Amino acid sequence: MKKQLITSALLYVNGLPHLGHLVGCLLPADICARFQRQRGRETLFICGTDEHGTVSEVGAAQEKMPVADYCKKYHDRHADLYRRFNLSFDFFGRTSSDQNKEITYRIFHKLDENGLIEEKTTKQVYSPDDDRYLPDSYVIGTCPYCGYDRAKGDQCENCTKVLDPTDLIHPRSVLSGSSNIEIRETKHLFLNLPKMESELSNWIETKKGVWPDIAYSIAKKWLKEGLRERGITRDLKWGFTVPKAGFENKVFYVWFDAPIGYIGITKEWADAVPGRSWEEWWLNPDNVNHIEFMGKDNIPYHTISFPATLRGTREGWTEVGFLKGMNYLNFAGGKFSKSAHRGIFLDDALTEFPVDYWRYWLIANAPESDDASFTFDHFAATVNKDLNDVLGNFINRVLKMTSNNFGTVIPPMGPVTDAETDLYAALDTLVADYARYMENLEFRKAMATLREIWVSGNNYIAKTEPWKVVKTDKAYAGTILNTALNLIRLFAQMAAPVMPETAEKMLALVGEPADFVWPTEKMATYLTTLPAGRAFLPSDPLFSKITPERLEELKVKYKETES
RNA sequence: CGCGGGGUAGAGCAGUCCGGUAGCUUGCCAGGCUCAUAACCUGAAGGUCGGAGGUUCAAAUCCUCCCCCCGCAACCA
Repeated sequence: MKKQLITSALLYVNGLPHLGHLVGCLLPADICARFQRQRGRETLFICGTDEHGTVSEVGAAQEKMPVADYCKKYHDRHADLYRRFNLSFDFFGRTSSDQNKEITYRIFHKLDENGLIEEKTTKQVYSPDDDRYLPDSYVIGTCPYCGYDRAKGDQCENCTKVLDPTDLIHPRSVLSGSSNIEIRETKHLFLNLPKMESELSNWIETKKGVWPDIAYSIAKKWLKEGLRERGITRDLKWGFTVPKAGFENKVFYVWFDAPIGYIGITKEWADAVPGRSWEEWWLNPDNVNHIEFMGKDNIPYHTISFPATLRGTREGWTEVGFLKGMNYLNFAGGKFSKSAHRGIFLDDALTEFPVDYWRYWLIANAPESDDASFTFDHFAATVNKDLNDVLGNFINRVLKMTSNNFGTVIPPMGPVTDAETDLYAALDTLVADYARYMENLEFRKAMATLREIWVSGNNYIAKTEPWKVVKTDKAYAGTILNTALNLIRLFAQMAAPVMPETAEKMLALVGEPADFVWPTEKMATYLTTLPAGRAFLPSDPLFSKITPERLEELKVKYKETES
C-alpha cells in the first residue's frame, strides 16, 4: 500500500472562511485523512494559508499593518478555526515560509535551466497615487459597450463583455479612486506551457473515468483551447523576490508559489522534528499516492500549471494521483460572499451548534455533482432526523433499556437467533459498501450508507422487541441488548472520520478507549466483542433537536430570506 | 454557434458510460409498537425523467435541434 499524501487547497489568508470553503476542500480532505489513518495507512495531511499577492498588500494597507504582520494575524485565525473544527492536519503552514522560498527557488532554477522560462514585455496599469501597479480588476470605469459605470478592467459585470483596462472610459483605481493612471511597459517571466502541452494532454487522458468528471473536463477544456504562456512574476513588493538578473525588484506571482506551498509546508513539517523527511513524500512518486481536494475554481491550476511546473524540472516529483474537485455551496439560493459577509462563517457556525452537526450536514450534502445550497430548513431537518432520531435515539433507548433491566453493566451474550445472523449479514454488506464509497471519495453515497448502518440498529430492536422479551426470556433480552451495545461501538467507528468528537463520546459510553480502528473481523465476531459485566455510562442524549422557534431565529439572524 | 456542469415525485438526490416496465432520503397519509428525544418499525399515495424530433422490438439512458439554471473565460488566488 502506497503512503497517502493528502492536501487541501490552501485558502487565501485574507478574510475569514465560511461553510463553502470548509466543504469545498478542507472537510473532505480531513475526512479522507482520518479514514486513511483509521485503515492503518501511513498518511500525511498538509494544508496552510496562501499569503502572497495584491490582496494581502491591499488588506494590510487598509488595516495599517505591515504585510507580514497582517498575514501572521490572519494565518493564526485560520489555524484556530480549523483546529476548532477538528481538522486533523499534520501540519498547517504558510506559503510565505523560508522553506517554501527554498523549494520555489529550486524549482524555478530547474525550469530556467530546462529552457521553460521566457521573458516578455507587457503593458500594465500603473497608479502613481497608489504607488503601485494595478491588476486589471482593480481598475474600474465606464463600460464602452453598455455604459455601466462600475465595469472592471477585466470584464464588465453588467454586460459580461471581456475588457482590457484600456477599453474603459474614465478609468480609475479601485483603491484610491484616482483617475491619474498610466500604462507602463514592464518585463515579466513566463512559464512556457505550450512546450508541455502534448505531454500534459497525454497525462490528463489517463485520468478519464478515474477523476471526477468535473476535474477531467475542466482540464480538457483548457487543453482544447490551447495553452498559453503564463506569467509567473508580478510588480509587487510582498512575495518571493525573483532570483534572476534584471528581475530583482519583482516577485513571483502567487499562483506560482502557492501550489509549491504544499511542498514547502511539508518541509516545515519535516524541519519541526528531527528524522522527518519531506523528500520521502514529494520525491517518491512510486510509493506515494497524492490526493488533492479543491473547489472547481482551482482545478485548472492543479491540472495544468502546477503539474507543468513540477514536470518541467525533470526531477521526478510526486504528482497528483487523484484530484477531488468540488462544486460550490450556495447560501439560500445566492452565493456566500466574503466581502459582503453573506452566509455562515466558521466562527459563527461554532457559536450556534456543535461542530459535528456541521461536519455531518456538510459532507452528507457535499456539492459533488452540482452546486448545492445551504438552508437552515434543510440543515435542521437533517440534524433532527439523522442525528437525533436515527442515531441519538437509538443510543438513548438502548442505554436506558439496558440500565432499567440489567443495571449499568453490559449483559452477557447468549446463543444467537436468525435476527442476529440477519443483522450480521446486512452489516457485513453495508460496512463493505461504506468503506468502498469512502475509498472512492463518494461522500454523499458514503453518508447515505452510514445512515443505513445506523437504521439497521433501530430495525433490529424493532424486530426483536427486547422490551417484551425481557418479561419472558431475560437471557435472550440480554443477548439483544449486548448486541445493541456492540452496535454503538460499531456505529462510533463508522462515524469516526466524519464526527470524531461524537465517535469518541460513543466509545466512552460503552467503556471503549478513543482508538479509531476500522473493523477487520466479520460482524459475527465484531458484534460480540464487548466484555459482559463491564460497566457503561448512563448518558444524556448526545444530540438535541433544533426547534421551530430556533429555526426562525436563525433565518432572521443570518438573513436567509434575502437573496 | 466561447467552454464546462446541471435540469428525474412538494424538497434534496441516485440511476445515464454498458438501452429492457423509474429508485433512495425527506415530507405527506394510514397502520403497528410503546423501550426511547411525539421517537422507532411497516405500508400506501405522489413522476408523460426540461422540450421537440430521430434510431430501436424497447429510450431517463443512444443521435439531432431547442429552452432554462449555475459556474468559468487565463492579472479577483
